[in-house]
Amino acid sequence: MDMSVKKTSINAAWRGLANCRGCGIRESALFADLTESDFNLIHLPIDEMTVAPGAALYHVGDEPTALFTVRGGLVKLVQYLPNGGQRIVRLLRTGDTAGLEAALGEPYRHTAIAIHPVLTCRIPRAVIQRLSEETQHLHQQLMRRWHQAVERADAFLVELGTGSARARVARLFLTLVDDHGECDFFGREDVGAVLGITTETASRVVAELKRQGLLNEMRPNRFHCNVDALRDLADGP
Amino acid sequence: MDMSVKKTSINAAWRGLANCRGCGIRESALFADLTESDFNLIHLPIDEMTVAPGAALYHVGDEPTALFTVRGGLVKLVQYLPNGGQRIVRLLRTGDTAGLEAALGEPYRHTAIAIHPVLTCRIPRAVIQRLSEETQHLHQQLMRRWHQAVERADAFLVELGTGSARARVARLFLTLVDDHGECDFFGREDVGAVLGITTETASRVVAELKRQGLLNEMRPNRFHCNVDALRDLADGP
DNA sequence: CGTAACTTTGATTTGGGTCAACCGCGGTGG
DNA sequence: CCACCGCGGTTGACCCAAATCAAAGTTACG
Repeated sequence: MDMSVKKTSINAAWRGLANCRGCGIRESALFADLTESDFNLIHLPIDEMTVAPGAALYHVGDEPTALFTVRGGLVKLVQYLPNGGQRIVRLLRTGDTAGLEAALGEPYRHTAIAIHPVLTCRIPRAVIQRLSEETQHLHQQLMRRWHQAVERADAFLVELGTGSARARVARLFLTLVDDHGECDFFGREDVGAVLGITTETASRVVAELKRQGLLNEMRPNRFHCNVDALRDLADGP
Repeated sequence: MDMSVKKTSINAAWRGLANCRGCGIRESALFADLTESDFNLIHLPIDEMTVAPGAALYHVGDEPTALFTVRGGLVKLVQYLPNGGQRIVRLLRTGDTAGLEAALGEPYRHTAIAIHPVLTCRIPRAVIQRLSEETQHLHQQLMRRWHQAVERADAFLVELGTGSARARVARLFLTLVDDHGECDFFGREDVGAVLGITTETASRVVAELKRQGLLNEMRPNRFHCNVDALRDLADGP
């Protein structure tokens, strides 16, 4: 297990104030079904920002001042083990929410780090609390988010923490593919931390799947996947 | 992996209508800080019931008509794998809530089965929805419950899904001990399903810990634990 | 008292961990 | 421009913890 803890400093580029009304991912985002009048209640700035791979949205222990909706890219939530190792407990993608606990004023339970370049909206805690008191809509949405978080956590445990290394890797790919059977992948060390296996095993398995033609690496870490074959692997052995 | 799916029929004894105002676990229960006037909004029955070991509070796929607060005993939430096996994704104890998703009208995501004799309050979905619209208190509580569920899920992944079998078993005992260093334990098959190891390995490890004197079996599945020694095991190898 | 369910133990196999070397590539500085 | 790193990925050799297969205690109970 990797003992080194890379403390990456925050390195986000400010993209300007968000225009939630016109947000491209409105349906899947936190503010999905807010009404026009609801928006008028917001007068704290919601910042839109990009986060480079390796940079953090927030760290465990930071003041929980905001939560983040992921508008694009891939974010890992990591927890550090007493022995210094680390484990990735969830992956967040477009439409997901990071740092929900901030809405309750609870301390961040993870460190959130971008794996792919991330576009995110930073929503101050105060905005959430204000809105969640004023509107049923937002309340519902918040609960749904929480529900989603639990489901994801369980899925992580069951899908990615059970079975052989091959099966786990297969399932990981299946959670990442788009409808064209393609997906962006990431470093073997992170793969290991997600699946609870070593970097070497992760590498070996991915390499072998490539050799067997189940995966086709178009360009570095961009794969075309044989979805059906992966599904067999995922359930079978 | 165990392929057999034991469909246990519901076998709960009705204990009568609950008196929430005088509930012994008010502080830790869902209705913690409801006011007197809040209680007047409830006119659907909250049933208090006991559930025998092996019996289910609810099954995946049941109509999500109620959620359950655990007032005593131990409940396992299990998910079934595509290959027929099963994995326990969480353990619930006094003060915890099972079937939260019912509050959102979402289908149950697990089957909830009593491991030890359980005393529980069954709260109809309608009560939750009614109250959650009317009172801030309950809303807050619900969110906290959800937050708690996520934390538990993550802890399960990190603490019980990482490290050697010995370390996992040690951590499991540590999550179960009371302040006197004692705890009620349960069947090796369930231990395996919690920790992601086989029944045999679970048995071997527990047996060895007994031999080494870290565990002292007072009566069947009632243990006195050497907490410090277990903590060493939990972090170390 | 017999049978079923559960635990423990043994023998054997194996998947994946560990340790170490090597490859390929993008940077960097002489 | 090219030699030198350094980092991420891959591969090999070896070893061990846990899975698997099998059987013998234990306990509970009709």
